Amino acid sequence: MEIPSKYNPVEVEDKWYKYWLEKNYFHSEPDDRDPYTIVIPPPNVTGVLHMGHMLNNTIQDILVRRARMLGKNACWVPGTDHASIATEAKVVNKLKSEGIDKNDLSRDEFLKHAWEWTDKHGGIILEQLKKLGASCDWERTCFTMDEKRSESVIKVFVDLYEKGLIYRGVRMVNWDPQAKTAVSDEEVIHKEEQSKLYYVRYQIEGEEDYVTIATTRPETILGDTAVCVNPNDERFQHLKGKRVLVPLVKRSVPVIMDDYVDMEFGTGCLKITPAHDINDYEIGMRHNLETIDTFNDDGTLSEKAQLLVGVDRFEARKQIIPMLDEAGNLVKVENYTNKVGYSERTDVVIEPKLSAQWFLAMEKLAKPALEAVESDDVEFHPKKFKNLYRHWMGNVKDWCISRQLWWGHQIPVYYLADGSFVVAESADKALAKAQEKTGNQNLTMADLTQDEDVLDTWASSWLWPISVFDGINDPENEDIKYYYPTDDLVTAPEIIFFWVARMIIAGYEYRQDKPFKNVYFTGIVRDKLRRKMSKSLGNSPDPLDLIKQYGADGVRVGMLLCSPAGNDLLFDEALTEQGRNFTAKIWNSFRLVKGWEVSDSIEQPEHSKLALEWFEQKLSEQLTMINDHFDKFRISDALMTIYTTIRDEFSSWLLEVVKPAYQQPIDRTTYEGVLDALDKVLRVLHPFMPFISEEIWQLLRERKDGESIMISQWPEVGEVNAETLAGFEAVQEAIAGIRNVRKNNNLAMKESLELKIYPGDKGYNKQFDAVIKKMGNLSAIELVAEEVKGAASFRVFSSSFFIDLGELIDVEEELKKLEEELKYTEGFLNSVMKKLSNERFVNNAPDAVVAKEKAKQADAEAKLKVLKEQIANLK
RNA sequence: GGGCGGUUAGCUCAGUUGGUUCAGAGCACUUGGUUUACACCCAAGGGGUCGGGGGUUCGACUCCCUCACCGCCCA
Repeated sequence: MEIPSKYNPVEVEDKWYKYWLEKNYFHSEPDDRDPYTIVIPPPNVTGVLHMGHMLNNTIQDILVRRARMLGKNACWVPGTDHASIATEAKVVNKLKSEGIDKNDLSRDEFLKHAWEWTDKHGGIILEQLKKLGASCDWERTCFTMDEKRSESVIKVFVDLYEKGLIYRGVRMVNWDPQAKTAVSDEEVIHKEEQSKLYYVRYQIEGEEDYVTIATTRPETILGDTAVCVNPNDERFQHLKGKRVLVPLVKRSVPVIMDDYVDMEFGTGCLKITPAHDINDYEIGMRHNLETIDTFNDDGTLSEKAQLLVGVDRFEARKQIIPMLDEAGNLVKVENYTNKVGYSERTDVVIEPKLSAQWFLAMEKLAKPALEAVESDDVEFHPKKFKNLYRHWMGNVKDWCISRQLWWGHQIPVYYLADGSFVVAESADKALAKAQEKTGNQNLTMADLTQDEDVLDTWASSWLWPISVFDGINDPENEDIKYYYPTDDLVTAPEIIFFWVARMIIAGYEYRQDKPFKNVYFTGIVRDKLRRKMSKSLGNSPDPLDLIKQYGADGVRVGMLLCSPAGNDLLFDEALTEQGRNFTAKIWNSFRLVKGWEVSDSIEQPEHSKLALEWFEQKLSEQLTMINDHFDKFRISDALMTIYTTIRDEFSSWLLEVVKPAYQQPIDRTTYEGVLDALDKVLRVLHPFMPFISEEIWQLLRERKDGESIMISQWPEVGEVNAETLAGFEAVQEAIAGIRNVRKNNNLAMKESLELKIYPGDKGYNKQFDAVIKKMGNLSAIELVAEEVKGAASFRVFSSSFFIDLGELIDVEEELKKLEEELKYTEGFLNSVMKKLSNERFVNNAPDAVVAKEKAKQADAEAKLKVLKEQIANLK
């Protein structure tokens, strides 16, 4: 069999992904094994694969692949979400570029375009995930607007309405004047900005006197319906019961008193615009103020403003200043830093606006969801996110679920001519309800008008863990009963409220159970300079290019190497390079093994037998650590452990020990032993690097059609003998010692040496002598009864090792080395003795700790003795 | 303004219930190396008063207080 000297990831990865698909290994059906389920955080249909997806899906794939190898029935459900605002914006823009105005289209016509767009672009990201190696059950792919998911959303709306949890209300909402829709609090991003604070004076009605207010938004003056001061403010007592005139429009409004006003801020006097500021709105409610909505939906000034009608709000701000100045109302302008809310989707400034919207009452629903996380029934990794969650859930506000858009699930509310309405899952049912409600059997569909608005996208994705198994429509079906609750959710902390919290809420409301057992929060992918990766900055590499360049395995490793759990990760292409280098390392180890000629006629050398025995235990020890890392969701630590195991323990130690001499064959027993070891190592590696592990595993031994490492078993932890491991560590130190002696004396590896060992007080274990002999290229190992004079030396524990070099040894140099060791050991012993002579330590510390200190004392004393003898010998 | 998290080697981070001279890993760096798998490599090595101060303790990177700085969330 020809094994290429260079590993070619592109070819190999395509080949095996195709093979896995052909064999249908990703697909899951309920059976009598334990399920292991992950639902993908659905990427939205406007998206293309970015580094965040790479990280997120790499982690999911690792978890799923390992679970599969642990014998679980693993099911990873993929899908996408429809992203109401983002998609609608894209479609509107696309139409615009074709000269079509959305306003000229009917709802149905627009939706046709939107579906076309979705069909064309919606699946791109899932196709890209395949390049990464994602082992999703593609047969189960879902979309938040496909038939079953849509039905679920509508059904839930009706149900929540009937439970009295959904209500319609006129509230202050976050209005996006570009998308012309309300958005939720979570979709508003506050940015600090340099702006101006304008001081404007209002004339007191019937007097020549003025009162001065400060505002950052002078254009809203036109909607003012009061001026407010703090009732405790001495300065303004004379204003009580008076009225002032709003500048320019000369409207007479009352002066009111409210504790809300901060006496220290500005002039201590506040203008009140209930229609355009959330706080003003609340004050307005308390004082029964009139509300004057001076803005149109697109952010221009409305007729009600009287002035500047049709002018955009920012332009209006510019224009109103000279107007105020001219009218003698402008007092001064100061620079001011404040926070301004921007729409997450369109990046325009959010306008607080009164509007009629649908809300979901959250308080009652949130309770079980909060408790679930408090009690770790749903466990967050890392734990610190519990605090954040508690804080949000404890102060949860009602959720504005309506959006003034077309793309999405149209709200199943049907209005009658008199403004009353019915809520039903379909138009037919609505009609029946309406007939019943009105007692008028002659009502027809034409008498009903469905609400124009759609539901917030999160109102469909919060059902995701249930709806992908159709558990809303058909709560007793086999899939939902088998796969729910799912096991792990992997997502970004930025959507902890948008999505995670709401899924937990929906889980308890509709399944009386959590949606998942663990939530693993990944970091945010940033560049080396800690900037968030974004298209506009152009600082994000194209993941598919990276895969082409370094291989999917290399990229997966690169992602993980920089992703400590829960911290942001600073992505650097150099890490991907490290990942690729690692694939080369593994490939070369494999080539070495496969390149050996195997002989049945030679005996297994002692050193090979010992090394294989040691490695088996070493691997078990490492595997225990890896399993533990997995249990704690320390995925990058798990990777680092297998990384060093392969590079150091397997390649640098095991292979170097068993490696036959040049052009010599290897004995059959050792060869098979090495293949077994590599087989195990590959299986542990597989979740991290699925492709190269499969390629090598397939070449390692003859495999039948239908065999694959991805459906093989995760290795069992075998017995570990601490003495063997400690013994081998001593061997490694001894070999390092020999290498040092060679290096310091310019002795080539080819020259074989004689090693003499003086066991010292604690004795010497010769179990691994054969290994030392091979690795050190020694002609003999001899135990001696006393120190060897004039030889190069080093110590491992309390034994001394000597290599006689004739006259070559530099006594001064050797003495210096020994003195240093002596000094260190004395210092060490000192610190131990200090503790042991402290009565309070001996009395208070646990016995085990004291015993340990005593053992340290004995070891140090033995070593000191050896060192002193040796120094005496040299002198 | 309120809350949360962080500060450990040049960089990114571990450090599990206080207990080995315990200060660690990876990368980067330095030195040496054409040993017949691999320079996408091997071997060896340097580097940190664990943010400052105080306290508890026989013993503190670890617990408490305080200050400084950074980040995030909410208002």
